[in-house]
Order: sequence, then C-alpha cells, then structure tokens
Amino acid sequence: MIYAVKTGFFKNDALLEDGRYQVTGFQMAGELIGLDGIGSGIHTCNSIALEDSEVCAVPFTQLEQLTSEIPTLQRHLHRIMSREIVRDHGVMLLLGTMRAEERLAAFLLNLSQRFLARGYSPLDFHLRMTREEIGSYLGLKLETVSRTFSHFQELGIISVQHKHVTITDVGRIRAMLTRQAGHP
Amino acid sequence: MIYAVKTGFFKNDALLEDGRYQVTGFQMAGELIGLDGIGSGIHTCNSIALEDSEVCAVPFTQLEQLTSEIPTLQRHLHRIMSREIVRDHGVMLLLGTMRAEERLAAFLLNLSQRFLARGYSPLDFHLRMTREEIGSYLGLKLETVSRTFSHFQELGIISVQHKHVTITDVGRIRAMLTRQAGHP
DNA sequence: CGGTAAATTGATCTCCATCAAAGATAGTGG
DNA sequence: CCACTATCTTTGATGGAGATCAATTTACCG
Repeated sequence: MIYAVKTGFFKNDALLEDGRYQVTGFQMAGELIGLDGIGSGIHTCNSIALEDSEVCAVPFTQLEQLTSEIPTLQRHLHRIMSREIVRDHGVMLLLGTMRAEERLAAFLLNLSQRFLARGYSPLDFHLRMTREEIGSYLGLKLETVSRTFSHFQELGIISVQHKHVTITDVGRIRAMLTRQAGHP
Repeated sequence: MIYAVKTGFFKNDALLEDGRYQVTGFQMAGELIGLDGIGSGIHTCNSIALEDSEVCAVPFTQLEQLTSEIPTLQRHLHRIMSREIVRDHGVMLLLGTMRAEERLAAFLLNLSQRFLARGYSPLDFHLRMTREEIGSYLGLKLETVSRTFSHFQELGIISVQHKHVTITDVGRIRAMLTRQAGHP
C-alpha cells in the first residue's frame, strides 16, 4: 500500500533490529507515505499520525497497473520517487555537516515553505511533533533542541511558546544556512 | 541519463550552493548511478570514478518507454528506486545515531557484504577511496577515520595497511553494531 | 484537580573537531 | 634508478559542541 495524505500530519520512523530508532521524516497534505515499499511490497518504516488525519490508500499492484497504462502517471511517480531520494540526500547533508543551530534553522525553513505552499502562514505555525521527535529527525537530543529554540528566541529570530512558533526574522534564519567561507 | 556500472568503482557526491559538500554513496559493479534524475531529468549530484571503470548509459526517455512496455522491468526499476530510499534511510540512521566506531564498523561490514556478493573476498579488500572521502560519507573528519582504523587494528579486529584492509574478526565488527540496552 | 508527559534550564563530561607536524606512498621527470 | 613533489596518512595535543545527568516548571487530559 501507498498512502497519500489528504489532511493531517504524520511522522515516519525507522526501527532497527538492535533497537536503534530514528524519525526519518514528517508528511503533510499532498505528500506520499510508503514509497520505500514500492517494488518489494514490504515497508521498512512506520508512519504515525500526529493529529487527526485522512489518507487515501492505494495498493501497489493497482498503482503499477495504472502507471503502465498512463505514461503521464508513470513519469509522475518516478519524479516523486526521485524527489524523495534527493530529499534524503539533503537530510544526509544536514546530519553529516551541520551544527545544531543550522539543523534547526533548516528544519524551520523547510516547514515554513511547506506551510506556505499549502496556503497556511509561513511565519506563524503550530508544531505537531515533540522536541524529542524533532531531535531524533535532526540527530540531536531533545535538550539541545529546546536550548536552540531558546537561543533563537534570545536572538530575536523567532518567538516560541511550547509548540507555537512565530518567525520574526526569516532573513537571519536563511543566513544561518549560508555557511561563510572558512567556517568550521 | 542513468548509468549502470559494469566494472569499476564510483563515488557520488552532493554539492550545495553554499559550498557544503558530502559524499552520498559509493557504487560498484551492478549498481545504478543517477536515480535522483529520473522523472525530472535533472541530476542533483556528481559521480566520479575512483578507478578505471565501464558504465552502460541509458537515456531516461528510453527507460520509461521500455518500462511501460515490459511490466517486469517496471517493477524491477521501482524495486531498485525504493531500495535506494531504504539505503538512504540507513545512512540517515548511521549519521543521526551512531558514534565514530559504529559508523566505521557499519561501513566496513557493508563493503564486505558487497564484495562477497560479487565473488570477491569479503575479508580482504582494497579501499578505492581516501580517508577524507570515507569521512565525508560517514560524517567524520579524516583524522577520526584514521584514528578509528588504528584503534580497530590495536583491538585485533582488522589489519590495515593504507588502503588494504583485512578483517580478522567479523564477529567483533558485527557486535559493534548491536547496541547494548542503555548504551548512550 | 491530581497525575502524567513535555519542556526548560543548569552543571558536568565526553567524543570528536581542530590545529599542528611528521611519515609514507605514488607518480614524475631527470 | 633515484631524487622530488604532491597527496595521503598517521599521530599528538588541545578545545568546544553537544550529550548526559539532574531538577524544576509547565502544559495537557481524564
């Protein structure tokens, strides 16, 4: 099965045999869940709704039949899958090269853009996930996430009240992601 | 274009506008390069041969035509793409949750398995990439990679001479990846 | 209202990055 | 064949970002 999110908010996570666990992504309206199972039919990760949500479930077999009949759909599916691969590479870069503040800035900017694309305010939104889930996704501990939020607030870049975030200086957030030459 | 590696060894890397750089993977015989460009036709990363190599280039359009005609091929392509997504999630887990020794152990084990699958010795092989490239892939600095190699050697787990690695205790390497309960 | 989960904040420690220098290797040309 | 150079690797010393441990505080919900 593949699931298209109609409304709501999901988290995706991977669990290894040895107990290692990590949030691998968050999905909102219009995004697909379960691409990892195409072809093999076996999913390697779980998805959990973080609020009341609606999805549209599509069986793999049906999807593959449709795509062979409709070339446009096939191309569309390929585009979505390759976009997922590119997105994962972006997360790998984040996890491999960024420091805590850069990671959180990238995270907030990404959420902001996705809310904007859906007609919600890009500067004022409600986080559906906990600090721990954010930390897991960003490769940080929940305490570090909390501290970094506080620090951003001290700097006057954002205003946080628990799960409600208001971005007051998008420029500064963007600037955090533009690494200066010679920076560690 | 998609490239199927016939012989040789490649590294793949992503370069961001701000100069951030990371090796996103290594490919050997039988593996595909360029899956990120399917659908959009635009590649977001580079591939560099680390030794004399041969590839088979397949244009996207031709590939998509063939897959709509041959259902088995379509399913095969989907399987390969989703496997790439799953692989990326594995790297995300590595980058997000593992310490240096675990990362290098996972890296060596992965190489070992891939050499075995191709009929080469899984316990005795030649690294084609530099310490810096390994470090970039694993989210570590080259010095840390070198030190960790040395440490593994002191422990009697492997024997390293520059780019030649001999695994003398696979069990211990596997054990490093089986995180004990309560471990940091 | 209690009771539980989530978040904040502080103090300390650890792993890895950074800085620095020497040693090994392969490739080049005399 | 051997010096010569550029690149890669190893190893040591030091420092810093974030993890860990610990204690409140705040929100959430039956």
